[in-house]
Amino acid sequence: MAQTHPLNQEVSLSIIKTACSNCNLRELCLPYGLSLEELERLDDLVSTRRRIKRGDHLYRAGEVFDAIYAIRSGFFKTDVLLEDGRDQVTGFQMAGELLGLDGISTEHHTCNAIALEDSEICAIPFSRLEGLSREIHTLQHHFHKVMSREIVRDHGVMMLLGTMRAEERLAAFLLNLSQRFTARGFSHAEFYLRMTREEIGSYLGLKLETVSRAFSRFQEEGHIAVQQKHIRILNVNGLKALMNHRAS
Amino acid sequence: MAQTHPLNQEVSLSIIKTACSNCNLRELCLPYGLSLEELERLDDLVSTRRRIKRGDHLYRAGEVFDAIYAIRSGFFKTDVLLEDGRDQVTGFQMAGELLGLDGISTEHHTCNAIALEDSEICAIPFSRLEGLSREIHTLQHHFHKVMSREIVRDHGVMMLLGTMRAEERLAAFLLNLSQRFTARGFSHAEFYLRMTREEIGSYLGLKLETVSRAFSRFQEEGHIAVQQKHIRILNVNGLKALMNHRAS
DNA sequence: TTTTATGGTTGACTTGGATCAAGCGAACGC
DNA sequence: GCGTTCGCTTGATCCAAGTCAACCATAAAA
Repeated sequence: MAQTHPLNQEVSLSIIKTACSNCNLRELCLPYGLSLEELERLDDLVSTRRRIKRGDHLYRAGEVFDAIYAIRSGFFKTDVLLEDGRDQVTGFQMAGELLGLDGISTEHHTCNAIALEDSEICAIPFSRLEGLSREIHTLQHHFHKVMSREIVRDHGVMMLLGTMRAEERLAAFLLNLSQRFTARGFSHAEFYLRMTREEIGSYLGLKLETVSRAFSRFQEEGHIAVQQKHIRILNVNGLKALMNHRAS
Repeated sequence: MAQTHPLNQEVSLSIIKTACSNCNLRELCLPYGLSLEELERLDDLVSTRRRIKRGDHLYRAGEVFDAIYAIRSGFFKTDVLLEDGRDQVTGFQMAGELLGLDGISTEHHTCNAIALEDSEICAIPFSRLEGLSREIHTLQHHFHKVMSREIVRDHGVMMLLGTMRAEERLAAFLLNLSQRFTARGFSHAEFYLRMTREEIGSYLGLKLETVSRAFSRFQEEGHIAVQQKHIRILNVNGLKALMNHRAS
């Protein structure tokens, strides 16, 4: 839909220029709560739009940080590498979510961000964002909320990794995905996974075989229908029950 | 040293008033990088100092958020509760560190902060902090770095919980404590744990028996000397080696 | 001083998920 | 169209950490 018309540079440019002010993700993304006039000022700042092909890096751990990225379309994973070769997926990000917040701390990115499907991102130069948020209170506050939300999300993952068993983790993961797809206007009950079993396992602190077995078991029990990456949730409450089941 | 002189209200007041400008934690805490004049403006904002007794809550999950807290002295833990009764320690905080950042997101605290020893905190009203950081670029930027650092820290914990075995987790934990004590001018090799084995276990996603066994094993192998909560690190490199050992 | 409570250690046994291994199915390049 | 590759599933076995249980140490209460 945001496709370039090679024969008409005018049209193409006007579409490319399309910034926050008429992005349909503005209620999920940074522009949330801004007035029209404020939105236009944010537009000026979000100059760079970039396409990232499936499998390509948006940034790599160690690179200098100078911008955060809003996902306009597509799907990403972030992962951290340990010196000894072990790595862990720290999150999956979809349209409207921000990438790169971890880089502010040291002015270098601390993880890799990799596109799991062809994606489009908006680069937001960080120092300019700080500048603008010194002038626009709403933007400042919303940005703080987004960072804080990331911290809360991480605590949720810590909870998951620290206290839940394999099937609970996977149930929580599916419900979380479902809820985020819903917020973007997609079906809550049917979606395609963009990541492999191994990536899911890495995120959930499990081996891919365990993830696969859990999927099979959920299917046997009628909670979901799995066909490779295509998931249909048949019984949301069943999954929810799985999660809160085992008191320790 | 920051004790009140009951006979001399003048002195006592002047000591109480002692704010960021001559706090010896200012290089670790929010004031980092501020000029003298800026520091004084921050002082105005950090009006409330509070003592929290060991075992008491600084705040509870669900309470309305309106301030973040800087630890002036003492030691805290934060934990999250699941509906089914399971809980997990999400962090241990010491002098100079900030508490409450998770509350910005929803305007309610999402975890409990509990003092593990008698402590003293500075309350920083959040809306006023936002106001001041709109005026003081350095403060704004430093605050963003602190939030980002928290995100990076959480990724580290996720890594630990997702990919490390029990002994690696405990080694990482001890090294992290040691490093933070060092930054505060304490011995890197000898310290008292403020938390129980159960709390360590909760943080590391292990049972208290496993933590206890790992301590014993570290002692047998000559890496540390343990006597209840008193820890002496005898071989830092031994611990570090334990951490990076097992490539998966 | 003894008593009680709380936290820590250690041992015996169990188990959930890892590991190893084989086989299958869909997608892609040739 | 066919082989190759990659990702997924499933089974058999193993082991790290959990569970259960007994006991010890320290500190506070009586």
